[in-house]
Amino acid sequence: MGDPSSSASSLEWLWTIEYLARFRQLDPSILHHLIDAAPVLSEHLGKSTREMVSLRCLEQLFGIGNGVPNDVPSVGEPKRTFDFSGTCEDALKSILKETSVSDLRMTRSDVLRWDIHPFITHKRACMPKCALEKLKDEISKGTHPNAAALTELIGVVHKNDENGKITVDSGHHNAVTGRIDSDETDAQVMAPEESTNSLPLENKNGMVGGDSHHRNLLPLKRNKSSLDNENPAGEHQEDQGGVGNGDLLLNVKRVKSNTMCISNSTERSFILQNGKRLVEDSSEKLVRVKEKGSCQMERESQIRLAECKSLENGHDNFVATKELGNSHNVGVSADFLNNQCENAGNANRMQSDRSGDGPSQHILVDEVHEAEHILVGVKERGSCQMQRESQIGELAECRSLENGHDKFVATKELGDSHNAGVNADFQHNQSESAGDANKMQSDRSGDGPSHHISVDSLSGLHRDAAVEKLGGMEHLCQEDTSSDGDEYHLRKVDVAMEKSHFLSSQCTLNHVSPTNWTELHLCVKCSKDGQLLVCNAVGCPLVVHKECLGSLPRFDEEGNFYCPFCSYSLAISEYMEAKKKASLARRELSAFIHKQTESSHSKEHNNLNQDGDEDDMSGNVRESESNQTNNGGYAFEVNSQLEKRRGDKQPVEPTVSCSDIKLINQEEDPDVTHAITNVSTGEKEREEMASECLTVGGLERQDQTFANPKCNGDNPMRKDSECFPLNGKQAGVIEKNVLEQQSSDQENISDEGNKENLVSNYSIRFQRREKQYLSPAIPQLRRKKVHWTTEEEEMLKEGVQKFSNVGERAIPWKKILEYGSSVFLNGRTTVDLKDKWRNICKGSPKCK
DNA sequence: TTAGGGTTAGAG
DNA sequence: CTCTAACCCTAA
Repeated sequence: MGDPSSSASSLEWLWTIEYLARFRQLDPSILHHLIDAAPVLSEHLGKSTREMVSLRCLEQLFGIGNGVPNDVPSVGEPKRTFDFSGTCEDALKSILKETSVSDLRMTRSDVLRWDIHPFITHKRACMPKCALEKLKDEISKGTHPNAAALTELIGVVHKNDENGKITVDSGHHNAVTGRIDSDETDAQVMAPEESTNSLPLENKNGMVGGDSHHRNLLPLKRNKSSLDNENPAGEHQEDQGGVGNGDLLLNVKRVKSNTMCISNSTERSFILQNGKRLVEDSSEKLVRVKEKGSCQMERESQIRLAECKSLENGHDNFVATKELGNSHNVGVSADFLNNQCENAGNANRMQSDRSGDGPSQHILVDEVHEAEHILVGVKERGSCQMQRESQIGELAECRSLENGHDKFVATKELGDSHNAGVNADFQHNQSESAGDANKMQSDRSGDGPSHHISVDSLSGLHRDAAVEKLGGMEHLCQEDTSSDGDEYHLRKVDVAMEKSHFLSSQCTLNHVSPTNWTELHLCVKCSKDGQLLVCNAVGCPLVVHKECLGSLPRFDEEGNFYCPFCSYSLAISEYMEAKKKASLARRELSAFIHKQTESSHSKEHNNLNQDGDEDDMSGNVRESESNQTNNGGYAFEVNSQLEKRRGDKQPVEPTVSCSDIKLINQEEDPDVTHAITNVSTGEKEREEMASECLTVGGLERQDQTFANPKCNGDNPMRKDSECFPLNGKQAGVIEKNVLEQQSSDQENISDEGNKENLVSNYSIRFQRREKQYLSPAIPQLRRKKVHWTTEEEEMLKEGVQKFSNVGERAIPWKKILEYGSSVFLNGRTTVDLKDKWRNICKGSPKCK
């Protein structure tokens, strides 16, 4: 862009490319074509443009944009990482140098060699505003010197008062300049001069009337005949009654002479059949692709993404694509669809989207170029079953029957096509999806990049991911159960996506453009000013009231505020780092433990085997190790503690171990704690305790607790737990140890409050357990004796005098305790007072 | 919540 | 070992 050789025209190209590259939904192949078509040599692309394109290529390479994770367990050789300070271009180059990349696809093994996700996520987050966005902001604020002229050039913004839909009427219908609707505050930027280029614009909150799509939004380079031909689409659009607001509307017009165009003016339509509901839904997503070749062929593709559509059951998702025209490549929609499909698994999002202000998106592509499209229609319904209805020759029609509770997936394609492969694959995958009702992939293995569309639904390994999206961050702890670390990579990407959706939806809700928030300092939640927290993450526009956060604001050590999105993203990064360390340490620990059990404790081994517990324990150990991620790293907490203790070469009191574990656990990430405590009490709790303490016992205390006769098969306790190693007394010891330690630390100060803080929940649980099988043979632990001070005695006497009524024999010890609470040590109870008074009375018979 | 009998740790 | 203060348990 800074290239002095750039003409105004080439500048547009640069801007366009740069801007388009921001959209993950846009296939890099389109960027490639754009760059080819641009009157700018690729080496003269501006730095930011190159960077953005490189980033997009990286995302494509590693399947970030299309939601395909590196779903191979990341075991084995360590991955290559990238320095965040490096550029995407450099990273891309180094990758390309060392891998067998073909069509922006890498082999799985190649993918596994790189730990690129954090890098990509970082780069994506740090990417500065592109030139077009800056220009747009300036125009919308009127700060640009030519703002007025540009605004006029763009056209008049209409708002449909009736339904709030906004349309844009261009005064330049003959201009090739593409345009997108705009909202009242955010005039869109168009090419500053007549050009065959159109500028893609993001519509953060535009609502496009169904019909207005045709009149105003359809690419201008359409001839009338084609308009006639697209009636089906038109009707459809009219029926659908518009597009949900908050949509992202991307209009791309591509112009490229193409002699390869098939001279076929017949439009092929791909219409998803979804019954009336589809038509009525107002929160669809619409992606339209129009192509027009110089050979007069015009193609139009429409992809409707009626995401989050509420059907009869109120929880259905609908994602549909529609394509008109021949095509032989996967185009804009694949990644986009993918995102939608992923979202489709998200009931929560569905609801928000259904509300009309969700992050639905529109992509409008007017392409005068040999088109490359993918046609995928997906409708997903709650109970996740799919049926394929038919496939008709070249008109591969894949349509799911709409039965009452089925996930509905439909693709329909009309016209000659190189897309047979697409549909074939798609349908194939649909069949798979019908099998597990869970995942749908469209893999186009033919020319051009393949695209995967996956729907994470509600079963199998992907359930967690889906649940995650369902519940957002609240489900973090459940997400942690995913053993696949790559989920987190994806999650980070999703955070960015979710954030964008959030901002988009907030724009719609509040009729505010993003610039209002960031630059006028308005809260993204309530759009009001006041004392606002500004996210310190690079490039994050989020500004919010502390009160609007819904939780306590998060600051880093330097006191910088981070919005929930960035905070979450950072947390994921940290988690990944920690997880790596944990993994390494776990392996070491495992080796360590294994070695020890081989070389020693044969005696204990035998003892344990008598009870059959050893197997359980070692099983627990192993399980803890293997399932480390399944309990949010909890097992590692345990083991790490053990390792620490071993490292200290200190004899470990088993009870203390358990106690410590809990204390540690309490300091853990609340999510993890939640994961542990959020199981149903009772059985689950017992499982946990048994598991945790068996694990400890197995490692640390074989000759201690397990020698305890209480923990054998004859002990009735067994029925309550699988030879729970800690009997009541031991549980008491836990408490006692902790308390006494604390007590001595505090110079004889027994602090009930401290007790409560100190005594782990485990102890509490043990106590609760005790009651279930309390045996007189098991003496309860006693509190440490705390002698009365003279002040206490005085206060006691005073209290007794004050509160004891002559007529009543009973002395209100409770009142006295409260009365003298400032003097009585915190551990004192009414019973203590009573006993002490008794002692006092013993010494001086005059007191009754 | 209180009273009263019983138990126990620790000082002498 | 005895004594006693402090603590525990249970019934009301």
